[in-house]
Amino acid sequence: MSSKITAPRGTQDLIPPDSARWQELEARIHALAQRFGYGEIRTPLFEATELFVRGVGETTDIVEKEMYTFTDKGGRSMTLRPEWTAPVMRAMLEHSLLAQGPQRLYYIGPIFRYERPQQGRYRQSHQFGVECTGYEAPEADAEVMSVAWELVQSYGLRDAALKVNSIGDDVCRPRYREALLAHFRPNIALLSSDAQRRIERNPLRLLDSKEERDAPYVASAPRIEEFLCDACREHFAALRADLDLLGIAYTIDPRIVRGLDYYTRTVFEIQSSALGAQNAVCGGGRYDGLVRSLGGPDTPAVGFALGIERFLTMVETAGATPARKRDGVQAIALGAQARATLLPVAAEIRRLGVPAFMDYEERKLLAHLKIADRNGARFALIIGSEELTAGQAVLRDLTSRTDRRLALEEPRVLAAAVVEAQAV
RNA sequence: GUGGCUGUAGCUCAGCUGGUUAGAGCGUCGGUCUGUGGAACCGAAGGUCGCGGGUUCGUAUCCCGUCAGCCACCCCA
Repeated sequence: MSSKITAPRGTQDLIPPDSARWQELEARIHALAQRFGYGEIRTPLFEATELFVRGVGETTDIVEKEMYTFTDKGGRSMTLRPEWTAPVMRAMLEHSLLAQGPQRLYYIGPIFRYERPQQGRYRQSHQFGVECTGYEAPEADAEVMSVAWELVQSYGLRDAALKVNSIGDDVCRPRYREALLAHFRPNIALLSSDAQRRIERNPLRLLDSKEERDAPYVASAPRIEEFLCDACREHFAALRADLDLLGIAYTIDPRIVRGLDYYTRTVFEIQSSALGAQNAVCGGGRYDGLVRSLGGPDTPAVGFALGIERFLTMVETAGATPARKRDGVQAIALGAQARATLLPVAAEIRRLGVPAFMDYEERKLLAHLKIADRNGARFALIIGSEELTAGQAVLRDLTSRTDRRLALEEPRVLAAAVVEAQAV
């Protein structure tokens, strides 16, 4: 056992039937994003480390201790992508997309963070996300939330809740920050050790504290809406109006602050109680300053990232997985001659776009039928010695248990007859 | 990085305070069964009891370490 090589910690293999659930979700995501006019972007799995240091923020946990960083043979520091937004913005700059007006892109793929695994958290996980650039208008914020919300709705996930907040911009956030410091500092000795650490680092995160002893101070803390500048206040009000127009149910939650440095104004999460402590399945917001910090032009942008693993956990908890329906034809040959007859027929059936399965062992009919069940086949095409002498094949509907006979003809003709019969 | 719980067959688990050849269900394979199946019955295969060390006459069982899984903190999707 000790010599057996296993998947690295915090990673997992995806095998049937789970892989089918992923494919189904991915198909929905592609269709959904494209319905909103988003085009897919794929970027390298690794990037220059500097991109994340500048894009995500030097003092974030992601950059400080969670990145898979290595030196390549050319002596360059490279990092496995820990999030998608910075690479997407880098690519947009590199291909001058931002100079061509507003852009809508979506992505789906793995990210890597060196963390201790637990419920809903892995070292390799997968995210679907969108980035909408070039619009300062709050309609863009609402649109992005709408994409995520539509996905949740399409699975009928009643447990999901959309929480939104505004954390201000360069003008008003520093003022709020000062107010928070003034509020917490006098009581610093009474706060939890975590809270004491956060005060200097990111006072906004204090609002998110789960510690019992911090609760009274959090409750009495000044609220961000009293500090928003006029522009931010108007933006937030307009966003709320837009969400109402779109019929999207949301709640305002002042504790949504988000951990990445680049967020401005709008932040939001979609939460679910099905997820344990990691209750956010989707997180996003506006990041008007990011492109500039990467050396690009001032560009407003808004987007989100949604965790595929967490989303699928929600789907599973809600029991929203539709039952697999029977499809395809099990080609059952009894004997070598029958097998030679059926092999090209199965091939032709597949060419006509219908799944065809075949088992190559010498088995009894009943054993073959069991295999057909396991494969989820809807029909069995049976040829044994009787059929060979009679010049017929039996096509059995596995659901209704009825037989019909088809003339044994050229593979192409027989396959066409099978496909026609099963199409009904 | 910190803390708690758990590692026995492909899966889910039993195995009480250490005592002869480690069990069950499901699954797999075969048989009853050359012909309307998903079942039933019978049988078989499948285990260095995560790994390493220690204690002991003797350890799946006790102790230490290590790795992994789960959960929580931190943080985030």
